[in-house]
Amino acid sequence: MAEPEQCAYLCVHQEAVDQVLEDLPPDEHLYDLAELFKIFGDTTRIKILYALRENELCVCDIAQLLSITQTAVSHQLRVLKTNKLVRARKDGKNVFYALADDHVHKILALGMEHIEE
Amino acid sequence: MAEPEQCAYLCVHQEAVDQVLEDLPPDEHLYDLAELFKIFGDTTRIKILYALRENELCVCDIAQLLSITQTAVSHQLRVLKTNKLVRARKDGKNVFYALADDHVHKILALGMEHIEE
DNA sequence: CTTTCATATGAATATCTGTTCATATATTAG
DNA sequence: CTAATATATGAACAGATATTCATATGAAAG
Repeated sequence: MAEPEQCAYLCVHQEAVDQVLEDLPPDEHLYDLAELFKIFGDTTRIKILYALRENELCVCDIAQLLSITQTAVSHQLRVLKTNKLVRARKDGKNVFYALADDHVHKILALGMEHIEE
Repeated sequence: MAEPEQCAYLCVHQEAVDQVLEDLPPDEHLYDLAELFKIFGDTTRIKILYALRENELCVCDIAQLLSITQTAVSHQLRVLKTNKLVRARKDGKNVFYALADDHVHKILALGMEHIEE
């Protein structure tokens, strides 16, 4: 009701729009949510996450397993770690990576469910 | 065991790698999964999906609600529809969009859960 | 049929992002 | 210390993608 009809949207169903506006999470949350899914939205990162589903693996395990360069793996692990989807454990010259928490498992599983329908 | 050590990966933990290889979904599935998350990985699309959580809305409802142009909304709805995340219902000059199925709700909710932890 | 409104589409642009290459850091062995 | 191995990082390039602008389609009203 605070919105004058000064815009070009003449067909707006105001009641429906107003109701959505009430329940819509703050922009910042929606932005963060998109950022989260963006991390899952890359084939290399998905492969890495899937590889880490059961065991922790070191960087070159992942590189060999997925037939991608160590550098590419390192870059993507950094993204995954920054976004708290994996955690790192250092052991001598090796750094072992594992999924950060159960949310990651769940999101992967739910996504796969949707794919396979 | 079929893998000779001809590559540069000297530190590989072969048992762990072999085990992961057994359980790893086919490349095509992993690719599709990444594609799915890619759709969720955009602020505009996330906002649209969230707007459609409760009610169906027509294109210009969404445009006004989110303060983005009709064209941008249309382009993104096309992406969402192509990937079966929303469905469309035509009513006269209007086209009303709604979430395609419950998977979409679930994926949004799970993602939000992770964000808010 | 012509006009108006709602939506869709195509092309162009600007931004973002993933990989590669070269190199740096760090740890262990000799 | 020096050499070798494992990982990380920075810069540059190439490919992808979201928005904008102009315009097309399609439906209802007059």
